Amino acid sequence: MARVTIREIARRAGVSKGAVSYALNGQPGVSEETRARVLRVAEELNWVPNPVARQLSVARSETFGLILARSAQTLSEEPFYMAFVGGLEGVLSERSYTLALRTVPGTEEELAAYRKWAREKRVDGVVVVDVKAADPRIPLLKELELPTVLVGDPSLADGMTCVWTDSTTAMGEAVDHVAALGHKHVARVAGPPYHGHVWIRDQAFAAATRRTGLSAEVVHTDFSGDQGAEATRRLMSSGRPPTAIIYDNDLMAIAGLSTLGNLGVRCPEDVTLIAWDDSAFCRITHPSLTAMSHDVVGYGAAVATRLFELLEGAEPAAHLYSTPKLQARQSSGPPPPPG
Amino acid sequence: MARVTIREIARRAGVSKGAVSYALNGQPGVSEETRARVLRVAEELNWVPNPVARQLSVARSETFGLILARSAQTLSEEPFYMAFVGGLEGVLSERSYTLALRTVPGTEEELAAYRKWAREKRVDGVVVVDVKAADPRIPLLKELELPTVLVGDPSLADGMTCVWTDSTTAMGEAVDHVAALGHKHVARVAGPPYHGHVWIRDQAFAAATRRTGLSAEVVHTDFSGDQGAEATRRLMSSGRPPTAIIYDNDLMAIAGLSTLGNLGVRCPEDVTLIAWDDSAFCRITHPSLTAMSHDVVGYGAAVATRLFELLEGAEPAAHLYSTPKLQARQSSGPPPPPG
DNA sequence: CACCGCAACTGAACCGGTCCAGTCAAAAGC
DNA sequence: GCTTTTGACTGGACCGGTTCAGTTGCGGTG
Repeated sequence: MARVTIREIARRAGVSKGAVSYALNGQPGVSEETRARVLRVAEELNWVPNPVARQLSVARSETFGLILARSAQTLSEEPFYMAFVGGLEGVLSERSYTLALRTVPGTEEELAAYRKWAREKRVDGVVVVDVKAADPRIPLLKELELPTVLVGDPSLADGMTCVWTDSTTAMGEAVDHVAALGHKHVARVAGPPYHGHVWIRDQAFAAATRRTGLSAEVVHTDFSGDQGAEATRRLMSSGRPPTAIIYDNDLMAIAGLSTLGNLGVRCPEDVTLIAWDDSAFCRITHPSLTAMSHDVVGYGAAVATRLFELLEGAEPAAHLYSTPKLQARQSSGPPPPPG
Repeated sequence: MARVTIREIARRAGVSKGAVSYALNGQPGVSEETRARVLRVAEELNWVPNPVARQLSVARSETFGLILARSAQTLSEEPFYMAFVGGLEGVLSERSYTLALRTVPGTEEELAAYRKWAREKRVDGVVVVDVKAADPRIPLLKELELPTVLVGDPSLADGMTCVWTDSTTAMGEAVDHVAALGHKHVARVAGPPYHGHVWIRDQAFAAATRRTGLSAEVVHTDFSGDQGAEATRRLMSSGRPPTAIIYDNDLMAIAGLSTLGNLGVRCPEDVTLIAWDDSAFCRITHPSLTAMSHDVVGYGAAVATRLFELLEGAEPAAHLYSTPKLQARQSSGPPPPPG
């Protein structure tokens, strides 16, 4: 594998390095004839561009960064992330971009990593997930002038480009579903309240239950299966257990479903469960889980596309990706008859 | 954020660019006094190295590559991958290396991606997962002279460096477990037979059941939840259903467990289930799943470490990472009384 | 026929580091 | 006291592209 450079191509095609560069990049400044010749020589020599050399002159890294501030263990349990990453990557690879993936233990490390990336010019832009209220990453990324797409609600984005799913409408649909089935008392097992989208769903849940006249309660967790199970146990063991539970992710719903067995509570006869995200796990449990469904892979792809647009000069904007739709399965049904 | 280069440092410290480079890299050729001065100036100016420029001269990319030849959807369902990636990344980031992650639809694309990476010098080394028998990636990577760590059994590695877990011993332990519980007829729901580690477990399963005198059967699937459920259904509906099933991953075990409910089969009273990998899902199902447990995050970290060693000149070698240990939970128990 | 404009192309600077071949003065050796 | 060695440092080539300021040749114009 001898390395072949544009200098060699220039020599063989009998033109200068500059002309070769123009020819290969489809830029004006060379005749069609010369361009064809250069391309032929490049082809013959089996030339491929050296991205590092290009990066040095154009000051671009052709890399997008994504930092996940959760442990590898947690990430592996949340089907959302891998699907999202896969969606991102699909779009990046079409343009020969690379995804730089980092996992960090906490926010401090995440901020430090952005600083480092910006200073070293290692990434052309970043994708930020799990946006919180008054998120410290937002001012930092503005200061660093790092092109950014936030994955979260416009109300949290402080004017930065964001891509979001309409949790409010979706939560309305979920609550309408249980109300239509005849439930009177519904609980929500939520993630941590400082997560922006959790807070938004809290609001939406409150509004929707008020609107439909349901009595409602909310338990906050850390999104883990363990806490999802624990929350379910507490809810179902209380004096007046809910007849329907809406979870903030799939993992907690699955954990909750499993817990019911231990408590002697049946699903859906005694309690209706609704998951959120609708990964494959919702289909394979028994009973299968009703879920608020959206295309996470597509979500990742949409985010990547917006980041490219941003680099190409698009103005910051909020983009609605989709509204999760109710996917009714076996875990939802009418409430048990009173008494 | 004005860009500060070593030229600027050189100017201010009153030395040449070359001296600055020596000073900053801890190389001989400058006095301690000068080195200290240069470091102070660099500190003051808040200098950070430009990795792209360094890469261009040293012809290193400081990036490792990982290609996953499965759909984003599948990856999101397999907790193994995200945990493994997290483990890899932890070690890489300690050394300021980047992980380039690609997902491709099939082997052809994977081979093409390695070719591209090698030609463009985009990665310093690669990690190869899901090694198959007579894997076409092995000769290619040898030809490309791309430092490689295979995640798989030495018998598949053809002399390349590999890191493996001892499935054979683990399978023996799993079979011993069901034998000790008194089972006579055990089934294995396996992945696709062309996967190297599936084939090895097939062999180990055959040997262990022969040794313990159990009657055995094997069903091959594509590792998906759907096929895991389908296989379970077929097994349990047959004339002589097994009283224990050992699955090749967690996903199929969970799917299998869920299917039992539909069939009116109880776990563990009627059938014992054993999963493989032991992600968090095994703990949250009901009943919780007995599983062959190993530390996937640590596995990823070990692989990354070996790849660094390889770059530093280590000879190719096979490294045993660990042997999955049985983690007994509620899903395993004695077989139902005969009749 | 002198002049202009333009397409086609050249040569060199540049991106920000690394690293090699020298230079030079002080220390060591004879 | 004169040569040799050594340590500290300089200058510049180099990595492989991009890009810009010029140069050249040619057809068109008044």
